[in-house]
Amino acid sequence: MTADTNAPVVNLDSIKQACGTCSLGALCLPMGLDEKDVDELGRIVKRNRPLHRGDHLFRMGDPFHSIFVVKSGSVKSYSSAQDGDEQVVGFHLPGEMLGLDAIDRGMHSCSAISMETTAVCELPFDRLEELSRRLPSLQHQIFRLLSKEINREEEMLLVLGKKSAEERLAAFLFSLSLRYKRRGYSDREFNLSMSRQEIGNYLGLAVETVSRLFTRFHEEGLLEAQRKHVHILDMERLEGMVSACSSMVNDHARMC
Amino acid sequence: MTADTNAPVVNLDSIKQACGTCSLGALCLPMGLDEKDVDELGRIVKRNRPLHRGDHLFRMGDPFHSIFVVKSGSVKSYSSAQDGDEQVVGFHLPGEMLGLDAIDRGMHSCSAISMETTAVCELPFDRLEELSRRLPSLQHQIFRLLSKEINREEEMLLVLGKKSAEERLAAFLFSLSLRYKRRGYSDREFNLSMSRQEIGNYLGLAVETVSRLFTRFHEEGLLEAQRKHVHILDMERLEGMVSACSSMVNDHARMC
DNA sequence: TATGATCCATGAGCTGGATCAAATATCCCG
DNA sequence: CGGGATATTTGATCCAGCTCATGGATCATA
Repeated sequence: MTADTNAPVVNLDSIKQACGTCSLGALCLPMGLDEKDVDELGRIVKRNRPLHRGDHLFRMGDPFHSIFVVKSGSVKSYSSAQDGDEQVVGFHLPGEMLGLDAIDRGMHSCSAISMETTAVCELPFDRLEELSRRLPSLQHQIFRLLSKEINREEEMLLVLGKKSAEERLAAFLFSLSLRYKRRGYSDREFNLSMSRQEIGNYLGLAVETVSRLFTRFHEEGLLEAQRKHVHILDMERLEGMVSACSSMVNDHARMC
Repeated sequence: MTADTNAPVVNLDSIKQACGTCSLGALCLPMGLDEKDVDELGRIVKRNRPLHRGDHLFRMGDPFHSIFVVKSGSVKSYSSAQDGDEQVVGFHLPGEMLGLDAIDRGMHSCSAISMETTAVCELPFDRLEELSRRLPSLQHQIFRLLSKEINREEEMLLVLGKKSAEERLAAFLFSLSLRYKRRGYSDREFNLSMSRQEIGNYLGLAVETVSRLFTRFHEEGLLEAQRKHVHILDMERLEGMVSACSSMVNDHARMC
């Protein structure tokens, strides 16, 4: 779903190609939109220059204009309370969407920061709303998308409310594995784009606990972890540790 | 938002009256819909017979047809993992909505059970979708509604991920207080419709911890609690305990 | 008014994970 | 390449909140 703002006439083939691994592809291509509709959707998408590590995509309180889809790289979204402590709300991998929580108040209720060099698509929400009135299946997809995000967070509530540290990290790694797999990457070997600190924050655990768990998982032959690089050795056992909770198997607001 | 299925012709005044304390009122009346639109919305609403304590509104896995608004009484929604343990996802007071998480998969991903005698409005979602294509402000409101639910759960993530037992219970009570106040009830004195067990489950705490906290809050002069009846004595201090986290101040998917 | 059944309160440990402290390891940038 | 900043690991200790156990309230149904 790439549309250069300097090139109003969009070539359909190039859209399809660019959207191959993108959740927008799942939104617009297989969902009963005809080529004209796809083209229309393609027209409203803005492509921005890539973000570097540490760049903010938006900050809490910023006025809301668009939702975003990660095309490559990864983004962390986090909210901060008055007392200063932060909660990582999610990690967004390629094909995943963010900014949905800003629709309600018309401003972003969390911040989003790039964890590495990252490219995103920007979808101006007013245009998307307008277009979705004319394209019933698009409207339905957006409803589903929002609903999916609610589901994902409900599952996360179960993890934070009920699960042990071990189960949390297992669920987290299994979730990542699944999300990479769905996008055609290896589900057994990948690089974490987030630090132990950020994982701990996300899972409601101290850094030290996360570190110790990685060591223990390693000792138990569950995986090999060198710094950011993770190699899952025993997927069955990992899944077993998770299956207790079906959680976190959903992407961030993926379309299908 | 009452519409007897036996009376297709809806009287506008009676709708307005019935919707006075209902989030749908906030949805359809002040949001730029004219009387005709309000009437149209009124027509699609089904009123069901009241639920008794313990009746399920829907169960996890049930096919999704409608979203619901609590008119009176209260509803608990909870999800259960394979291993049997349950997580209370939310408590729904009059004017609050539930069922939004079912849109995505076309089936309910959590169960909803009445905690007392409860009346609900039922909104068939396909009709709502169709109507919202013709009424832009309705479409926008539904997007906002879904987004608000995402926000509410993000705040809850912060509570479960970062806050102490004391802060969690304080935030919970403050949230209830605020929600009652907004609906014109007393914000200082109300009856809990949920047990200590259910509060504990919701907040990720053991029953005993909840019970001890009530006792401590009582000793500290923060509140009086006799069983289900709660009387908040020092709202400022309660708010102070919460303000660290702005959390849980949002309703379940309230419209405005 | 019994008779369970359920809920709530409270005491006494126990423990999973937090916190504190310190030793590497890795990265970044001049 | 060097040196400071940052991330990770590991060890030692502590404690908030869990678990277990008990007894008292409250409620429902006969």
